[in-house]
Amino acid sequence: MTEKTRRRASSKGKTLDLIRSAGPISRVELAELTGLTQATISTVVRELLADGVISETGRGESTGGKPRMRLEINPASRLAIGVHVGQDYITYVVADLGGTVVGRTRVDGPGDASPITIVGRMSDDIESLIIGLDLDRASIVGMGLAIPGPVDRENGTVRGVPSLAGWSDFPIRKALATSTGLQCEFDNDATAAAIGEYWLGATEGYGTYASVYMGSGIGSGIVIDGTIYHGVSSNVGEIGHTSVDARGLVCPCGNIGCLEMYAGPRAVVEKAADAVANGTLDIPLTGRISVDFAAIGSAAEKGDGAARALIEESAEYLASALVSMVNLLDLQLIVLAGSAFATAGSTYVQIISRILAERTLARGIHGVEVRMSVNGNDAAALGAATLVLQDRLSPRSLRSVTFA
Amino acid sequence: MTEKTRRRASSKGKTLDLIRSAGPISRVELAELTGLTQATISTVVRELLADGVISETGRGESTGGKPRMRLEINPASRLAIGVHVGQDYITYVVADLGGTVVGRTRVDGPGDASPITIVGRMSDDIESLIIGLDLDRASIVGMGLAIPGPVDRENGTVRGVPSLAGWSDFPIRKALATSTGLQCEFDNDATAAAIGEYWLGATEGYGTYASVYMGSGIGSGIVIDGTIYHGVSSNVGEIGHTSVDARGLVCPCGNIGCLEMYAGPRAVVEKAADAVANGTLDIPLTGRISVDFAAIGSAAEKGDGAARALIEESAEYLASALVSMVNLLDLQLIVLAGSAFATAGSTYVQIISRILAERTLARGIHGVEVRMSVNGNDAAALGAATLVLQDRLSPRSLRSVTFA
DNA sequence: CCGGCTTACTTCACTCACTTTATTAAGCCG
DNA sequence: CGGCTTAATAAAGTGAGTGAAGTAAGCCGG
Repeated sequence: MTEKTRRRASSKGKTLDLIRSAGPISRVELAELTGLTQATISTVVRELLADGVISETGRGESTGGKPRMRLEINPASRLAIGVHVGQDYITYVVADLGGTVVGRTRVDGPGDASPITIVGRMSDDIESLIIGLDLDRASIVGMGLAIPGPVDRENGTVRGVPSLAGWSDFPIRKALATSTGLQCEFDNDATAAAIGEYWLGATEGYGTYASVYMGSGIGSGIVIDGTIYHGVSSNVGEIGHTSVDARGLVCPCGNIGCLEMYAGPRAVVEKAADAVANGTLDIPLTGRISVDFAAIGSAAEKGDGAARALIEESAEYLASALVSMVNLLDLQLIVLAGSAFATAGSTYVQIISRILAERTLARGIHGVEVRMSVNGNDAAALGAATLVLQDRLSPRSLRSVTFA
Repeated sequence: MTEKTRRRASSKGKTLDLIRSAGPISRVELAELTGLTQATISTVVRELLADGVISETGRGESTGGKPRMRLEINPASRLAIGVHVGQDYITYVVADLGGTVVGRTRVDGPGDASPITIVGRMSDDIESLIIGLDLDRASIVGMGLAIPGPVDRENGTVRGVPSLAGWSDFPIRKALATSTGLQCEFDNDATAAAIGEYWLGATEGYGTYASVYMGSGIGSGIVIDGTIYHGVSSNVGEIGHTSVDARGLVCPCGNIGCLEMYAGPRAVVEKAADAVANGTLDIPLTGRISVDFAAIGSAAEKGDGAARALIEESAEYLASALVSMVNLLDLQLIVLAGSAFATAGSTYVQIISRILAERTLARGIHGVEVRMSVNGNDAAALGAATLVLQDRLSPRSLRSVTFA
């Protein structure tokens, strides 16, 4: 990425975004969609062609004159590595420009190991991934890191993530960049998932939407007019700590009636444990939240009434919080991502859709679509990878413009 | 407003904003604050001087070299008329560039009159206001209209505001523009109040914040990085219809446990009526919500225990919804506006501040300021006026940039 | 099969909002 | 008063865009 790439960044990124998402497309159409003139598009496209990120792939039908040249993205021309550090696993993916996962691995989570150890392990894992897949190092534009909790993007540190206790204030971003030799972006996993969704075209047509990421906790990422919203301190989208009962349970976070206490995997598993003790539910519980939650989900999908009741309750609480969020932000699309939706996702989609259609204030004006992430279990890791692609190739959409 | 004004609009608006809010300020300081060069500021300032909206008002101290020229806004150079159509009253204000209210009137609310009648009445009222104050028509840049409920800004219509039943789909904006001969902006009252707060410098230093407007209902306006957030259909900020109890009371809006059912003026007055019936509270109730709510508020401020309990309960519920909002949007400032805060505002500020300090997720990183609007009862009308000032003079900050 | 028509794309001169560099203006201080 | 410092303006340059004219490539009708 030379100086040339950074200049004209906004139009170039916007144009590339369109070529990516609107499939094979001609210069004329690009001009119409971007609002730029054909002349400008002509030069922008020339640069993109020179960069090798797009190519001309034949001509279209003639409509009476010279036929349009079809432009398509060159997926393999740029690669990014995405890493999601979950509670139980660390997931690695290699994604190309088209959002295709070129390779992936999953290893055990960080546990109690020191951040220095983990950084070493991670760069080794990345190194073997690159070698194993025989990737062209020149095409790797960087790596992204997604973390389940608040990040300090300015300083490149994690702070106060319960599952990453020893990481507070460790300069993880810089450490990873040094040890891998790659530029390193990082963000909250829900935010990463939201960007990933955008990048993969699943949000096509919607510039404003939210992702809900349920892993061990519940987070969300908010995209406004194509720009990820970071708030004043990147502590954004904590839908898991919105109150669904002002006089309800006290959450360890200090708030009262937090959604996570009712709808989160831990809450569901705890209720399931009670039900098992009562004999109303028959599922072998292991004590590992993610495993047990998946077991409840699959029992529910198979028709176990008690299990289904638990999932439904969780979905209803989540839906309630989402109605509030939609009423506050006037959203039209919500994308569900994260491992917790892996087994019973469709039930969640169904119930949330229904409740939103019944209860949002603007329901007479527009509905709210609820979709499962197209990225499934890898949403956060893939999102992390797209963080880099987005930053390197369409900077305009990633960083919010700060006023004065 | 010739072509000249529209060009360079963004820098010019930004600069004017700074001159307005940062008081007398020199070109050098403007350059530092905007990030533009001194040369650019020089030309922008020249244009603003030519427009007559600012003037040079003496020189500052020398710091070893040529002393800086102090630039100040020329408040009287531009005026805007703001109208708030509340349930009980229609409020008119004339505001100048400095946010000073040059004149105001308040008349009875629209009641059941047809929108055409109201438009006639309103343009008459505006006309007499202009004549009564002997305003220079050339300096009036337009009028703004604030309405308690969702608006369709694209088509300039109101839709589904309970207190304005007959107004749905009536082209109120166009009608007013024609009958008054003024350009007409309009928006939700909470949003207008939020912009008003920004314009008046009360949010100084905070580009991202929310206003809570409590009149008959509870709404809010959200400003992100200096840009008002409108959502996909301007149905934004409906904090009154966020759920504070997922298994609570059914709201007429169709949602369950809406904040308004617990904390809104109507809810408080109804509880007060019960208390009066029980003999635990002794306040004469009139049946008019706004009057009765004010009476409860002033009783509470005077130390009546039962009244205070009612206000505290309302504040606690509102605070609960605000904790959720802060956790979702990572805000640093919340401004309370609207007639309902007129009597017991300080109690609300106190309770909400305390609860936010105890319960928000990011409380270790940054606190949340809670302030009463500096505009008191006129916040929405004044906000409506600033809608116009903002649009004519700092277009960049008002309209959100749409992506693609 | 050739010229005219249509449509796609490129070239080129210009604009506009800015920047960088240099110059002038205006104060202070020894 | 001349040297120093700082403020403001002037002049030339830059980069992303525009608009208008030119070129390329297909179709179509005689």
